Amino acid sequence: MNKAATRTAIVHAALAQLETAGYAALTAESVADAAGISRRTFFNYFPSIEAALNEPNRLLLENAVGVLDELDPAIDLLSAAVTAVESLVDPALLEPIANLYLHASAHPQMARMQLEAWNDCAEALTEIITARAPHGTPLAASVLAQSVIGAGKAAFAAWSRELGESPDAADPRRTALLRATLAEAVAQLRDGFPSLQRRAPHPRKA
Amino acid sequence: MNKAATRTAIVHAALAQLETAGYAALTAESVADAAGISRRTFFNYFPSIEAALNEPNRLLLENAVGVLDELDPAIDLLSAAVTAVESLVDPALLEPIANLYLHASAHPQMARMQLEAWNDCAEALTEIITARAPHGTPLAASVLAQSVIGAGKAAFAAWSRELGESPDAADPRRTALLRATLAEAVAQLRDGFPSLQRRAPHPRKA
DNA sequence: CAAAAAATTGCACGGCACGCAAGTTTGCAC
DNA sequence: GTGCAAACTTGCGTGCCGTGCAATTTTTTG
Repeated sequence: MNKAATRTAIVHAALAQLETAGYAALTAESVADAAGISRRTFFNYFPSIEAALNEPNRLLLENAVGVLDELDPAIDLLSAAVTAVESLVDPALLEPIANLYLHASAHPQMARMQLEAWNDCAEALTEIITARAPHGTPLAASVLAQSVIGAGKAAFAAWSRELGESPDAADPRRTALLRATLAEAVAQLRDGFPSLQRRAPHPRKA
Repeated sequence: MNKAATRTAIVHAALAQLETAGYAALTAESVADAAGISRRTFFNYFPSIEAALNEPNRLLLENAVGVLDELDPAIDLLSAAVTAVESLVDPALLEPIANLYLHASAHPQMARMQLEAWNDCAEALTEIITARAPHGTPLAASVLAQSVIGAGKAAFAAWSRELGESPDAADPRRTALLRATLAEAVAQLRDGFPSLQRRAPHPRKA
């Protein structure tokens, strides 16, 4: 009911304040004020500022896993993962996440929250894989899940590396590039590492 | 000089207190007292209790990456990774880490610190891979690094799942099993996922 | 409308993390 | 040894965190 609205109000207030006042200015009290609730109530919704900021991240990953879970179990998992990533079409969703990722490098607490989100996602993925392939060992399922999630993380890292010189936050191509990099990373995993150490059955044609 | 000794004294004090008094009893003051320093000095060495507890973890991962970096660049990376994992021979090093991992599930802060350690390790590994294969893209190097690290994480997860019913902390086979699982996970990655979704050379009929 | 259930709020408390400035130790040259 | 500088430690103060608790307000329901 109204709780969802309050929750998003908190998140928006936090993100807005991050843009205007910077990370250092974020306190539970100021965010709560901006969201129109008391400090104490803030802590009823989130255990920390970082958790509130991380909410978009959490939701997107949850959503991606959900999409993947719905796909036909017959297609192989890595192809399904590519599809799931490509379903993240809405730049409006990806944009705050991209932004936050760039902030995180300077703020360990934030970075750790994001790692936790990825990890939760990996656990969910492990369950899905286990359900799809009851013949495999739990270890194998977990390794595969971690690899897929790892590809996602690698994409963020490569993307922010590539951004480097152009910190133009307003450029809409920025999030487009991120989405492309994500898809490329998972595809890379699916196709092996021809340019690196892995033996590839067929080098893919550019 | 003496700083290293103080540092390890803090870590040992923290680990000891965790065993005797439990996680909830850990405060910066009590740990500092046990280590024979002031509370303020504790924070000169570590930014938090969790960081102190995580130190063995951090060191082992750092060490593993170092070992891998020393190996002959000619052998493929995943085989080298197996070797690096197998070099973690000393149960005395692995034991506190195993212990800590089991504690972490109940303590998000601790779990996040461990994730951060894995992540730092992945970044170091990315650099190594990039140095070894200058032909590959940075993205491919990062994906591969994350996969290797992911295998490590998967091993811990599978190990703790398998442990489940036998929480006998005194059993020395516990850490032996962990080491075996780690090696198995990386080997799994090296050899592909025949039992799961990955295409094998001879595809079985669906 | 009244009772019950759920949500919000203020208060208080112990602890965290760190800046700062005053001690204390250590190393080194003479 | 003496003196001195650099490095390390310590106490103090401060603002904020995260949560238990009980009181209050809001919402739901019969």
